Amino acid sequence: MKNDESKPIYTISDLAQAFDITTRTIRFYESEGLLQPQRAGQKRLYGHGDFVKLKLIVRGKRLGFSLAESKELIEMYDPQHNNQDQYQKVLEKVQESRTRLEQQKRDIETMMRELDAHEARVRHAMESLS
Amino acid sequence: MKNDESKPIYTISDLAQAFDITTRTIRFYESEGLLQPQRAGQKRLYGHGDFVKLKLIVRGKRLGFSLAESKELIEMYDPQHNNQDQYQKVLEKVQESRTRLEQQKRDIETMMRELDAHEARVRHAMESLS
DNA sequence: TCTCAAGTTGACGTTTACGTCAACGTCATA
DNA sequence: TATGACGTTGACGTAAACGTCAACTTGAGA
Repeated sequence: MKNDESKPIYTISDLAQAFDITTRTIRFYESEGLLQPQRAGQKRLYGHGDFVKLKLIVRGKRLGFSLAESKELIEMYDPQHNNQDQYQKVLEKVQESRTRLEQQKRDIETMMRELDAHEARVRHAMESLS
Repeated sequence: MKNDESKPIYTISDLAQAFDITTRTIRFYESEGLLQPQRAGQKRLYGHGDFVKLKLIVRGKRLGFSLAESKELIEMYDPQHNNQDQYQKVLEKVQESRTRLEQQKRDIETMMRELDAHEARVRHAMESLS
């Protein structure tokens, strides 16, 4: 019975500053269906839910997710959009995401090891001409 | 004194199959300066070095690296391209890469926790109407 | 010798994720 | 009242990362 989306209100430039993106980008995300802010006249007003969605989007970008993928995640988390007969599909999507993230984790560990090895090589080469 | 780039020879379609990409993509990478295969007449011939570079590129793509970034990594690993007075820069790039990967690792862990939490919510909701 | 699979080089098209610019509305305040 | 600062809606431009297509060559096998 809780009416979320109430308290903290942000302007578009608040969010732009908070996430270090442009207002143009935020409007673009809206046009792509990733955000649906309130309006006060024609001005957009963003609430906590929008803040959370944006956080998910920018984090997704750091991990190479497309906007379409982030949109899917947002919808997956959205309690409106997933009614009873979709629970199973949600669980499958959760599992897909996990699989992908695990692959990325392995990739990161491999790259880290290669970076360590390369740093060692370079340091060794530097020493051998001091 | 070791002459690398000798033994295993691949055709362009060998590599396309091995990495599940198209030959068009491989030629595109070459045109962007990421690969420089040998030629037999006008046919391209790829060696072990090219294989390794491609592996780095596709892994990079899974982590959201641009081709320009993968190219930088390839050049960083290339012993030709980094002579004495560039050692310091190489070490800085290694450190940059590490920083980025560590951020991604944190992002992954956060997302994993959120996925776990969401799965729990969904499962609970499913039970409460069995 | 024919042919067929595999490879090659342009040239052009496409999708994604925004940037840029113009033209306009709307407040708060000097 | 006018002058910014901030916001809005199109319309168009752009860079990256390929895909698609056409027109051609080349080598191995029937």
